[in-house]
Amino acid sequence: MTTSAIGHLRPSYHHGDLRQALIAAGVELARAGGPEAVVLREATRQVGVSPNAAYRHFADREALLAAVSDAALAMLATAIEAHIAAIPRGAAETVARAQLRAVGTGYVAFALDNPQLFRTAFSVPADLQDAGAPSRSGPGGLSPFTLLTAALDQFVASGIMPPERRPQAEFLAWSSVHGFAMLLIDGPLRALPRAQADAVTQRVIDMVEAGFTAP
Amino acid sequence: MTTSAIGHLRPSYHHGDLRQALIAAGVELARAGGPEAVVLREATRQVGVSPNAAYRHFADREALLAAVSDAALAMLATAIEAHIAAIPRGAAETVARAQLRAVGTGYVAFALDNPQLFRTAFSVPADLQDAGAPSRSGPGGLSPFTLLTAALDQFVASGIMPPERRPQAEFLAWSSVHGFAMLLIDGPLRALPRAQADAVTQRVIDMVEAGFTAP
DNA sequence: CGGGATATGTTTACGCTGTCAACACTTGCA
DNA sequence: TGCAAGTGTTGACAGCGTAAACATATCCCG
Repeated sequence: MTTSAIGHLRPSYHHGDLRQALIAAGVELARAGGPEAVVLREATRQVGVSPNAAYRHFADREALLAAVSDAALAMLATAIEAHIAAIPRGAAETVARAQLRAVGTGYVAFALDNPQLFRTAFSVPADLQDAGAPSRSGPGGLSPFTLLTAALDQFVASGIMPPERRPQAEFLAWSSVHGFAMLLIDGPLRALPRAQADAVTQRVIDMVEAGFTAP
Repeated sequence: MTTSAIGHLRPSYHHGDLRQALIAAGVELARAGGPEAVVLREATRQVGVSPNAAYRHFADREALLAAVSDAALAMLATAIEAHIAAIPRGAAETVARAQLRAVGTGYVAFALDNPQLFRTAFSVPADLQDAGAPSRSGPGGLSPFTLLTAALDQFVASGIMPPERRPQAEFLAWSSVHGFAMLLIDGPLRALPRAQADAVTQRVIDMVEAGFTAP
């Protein structure tokens, strides 16, 4: 017999782009339920394929989750890029400050709008060397982390930040904003109204900026 | 027949303090493998009891994990208390600064020394109202969060921090230190040597302190 | 063009997990 | 003394990740 069981589900025996389809399904699962909800069998079910077909494209469940995490990071980068793109032209110094603020604001906004995707994005241990991988980048080709370093480079270039303070500055900034996002979506601040969350976000960024520019 | 299968494993049919025993087993599982490793059947196995005995003390796996998370938070509090206890006597202002620093340093040190326990401690969504619950507290009766608020209160009391800046200050401090700890154990800074990690920790605390005391 | 190598998807099967229902033993209290 | 409540056990089930063997499609080389 020819293509019997799958004939009405799929045009051909082969899927065409199963890898991407599984990632897409995984992203939807993650959006709804976070990293725990990315279950291999459910993803294959939604795509209309047998459970083990996934193993032709991913070593194991962990590998699928990593791909979904990368996709979530790319979405985060896209959200941040949108905030950056909205900055009006102006003096280099003004733009630099606005850019750092856009990174922080966009970061927290994404976390609040997509809490489960955000959790998924950071549910996989990351290495420094591939923190800027294309799979984690937005349309502009930069990952969330790379966008932050770019913003800080502008801080130095425009003279706001003394060069000797630049090394590892991204870690200070990232720590504060990321920690705050975690506090908002999973921690004691879960119930904080959005308006207040946005207000405190600005205070967090103020603190970071002061730490970079202060005497 | 009387106590046949369990006779040689346990003195009596009843365990005595199964709840605490399961939490202790869960803590060891978490220490080795983080929240995912806290598996109900394995905990009961280690305690020498049937899987379903756990359901007399915990509604489900999630409830056991929550109890283990509380225990991990209590250990974190204990570690922080040790750092605070080591502060020499002195002027109120000096002590206040040292106390905030002890909270931050102890927090990060615990995360580096017990990364999986640390992850477990924050793997369960927390509510603000019971952030200071006794089950999450150290010998001194304070939880990590409460220890931080106490340190910040001293900042105001000793006149270092203007009172109008006090509201929600714990969230700024907590964000920075917690985010940095995450970066160190699960993020791009995983490979950073301990000495450098400690150095950057101090910079993080500098930044927070500057944000509180600056003009 | 034809045919074998290779890629991709399926079937079957296994052990492990969380959890439900029904049963058994123990303890404490009326 | 007896019974109700508390605690632990047995047996069962569905769902999960994944390994092994098999089936089909596609690609490339003669």
